[in-house]
Amino acid sequence: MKNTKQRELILSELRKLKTHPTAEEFHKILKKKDNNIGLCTIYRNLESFYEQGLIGKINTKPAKYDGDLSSHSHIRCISCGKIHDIFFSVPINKVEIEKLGYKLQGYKIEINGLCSSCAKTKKRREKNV
Amino acid sequence: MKNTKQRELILSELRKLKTHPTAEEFHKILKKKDNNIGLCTIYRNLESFYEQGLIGKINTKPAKYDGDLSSHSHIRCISCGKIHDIFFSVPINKVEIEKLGYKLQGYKIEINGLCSSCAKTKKRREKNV
DNA sequence: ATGATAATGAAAATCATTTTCAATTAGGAT
DNA sequence: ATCCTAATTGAAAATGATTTTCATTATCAT
Repeated sequence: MKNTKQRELILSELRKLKTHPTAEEFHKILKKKDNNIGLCTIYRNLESFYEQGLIGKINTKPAKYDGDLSSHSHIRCISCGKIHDIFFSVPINKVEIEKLGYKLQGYKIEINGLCSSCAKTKKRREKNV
Repeated sequence: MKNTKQRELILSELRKLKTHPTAEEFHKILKKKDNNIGLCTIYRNLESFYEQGLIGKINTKPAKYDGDLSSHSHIRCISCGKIHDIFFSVPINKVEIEKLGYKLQGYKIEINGLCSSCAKTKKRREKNV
């Protein structure tokens, strides 16, 4: 694997963010630093970083990426799709997993709720929760 | 909402399954009972049942649907994508959620691991974990 | 510096899902 | 039971996100 400036930019800039951008949102952000960077390069590298376990990925549609690997979960507003970090630990029962013959690799908790601003202005529910 | 035979078929047949079919897999199954049923009808109704909270949905790509609403989680093989039910409870900290101003609606735990048969025959990792 | 190899960006392709739309059907009113 | 209306269906086209292809460019070990 080669160390390109795009790859470095993608990883370092994602790590600076406290938000969880989609590939397209992130593309807009990165264009400010490298106006020529392509959206597919971003997709490619985000996926590759995710597969290497260097960043997190949230299963929304479009997917959102997370530069923060510290152990935390996300709560997602079922109305506006906004995502907040939420910190708590969950005891995963390894025994149960091993009984099924699986080797645990990792887990994600996705919590859905209604955020306060959407609770006021009742909007219709977003898709792909 | 009208009670069509397609709608009834979709819900009753999904509830009979112990597996978690994708819309397309489910379409093949249902064609045996109603050869004319369309894939988009299946998509439409599965989504609608899911939004009504009548069935479960697993965030894979393609999505998988689950007729079993009893409280359980899924473990997914990172290599072949197979999904097993896994039963254990997780204490979700409501206080933390309310502190952020959210009203809890539900949560899912997605566990990733390597199943025993893939552990033997090392295959490449599937996407969209 | 050179060459081999991998990564890039643009465009096209793909895949899952959703929308459109004309035809059909369900279910209440008659 | 028949009629009427609105909702649902299936087929096809459209969409949106992501991935692939491919010619060009950049990286890095030598």
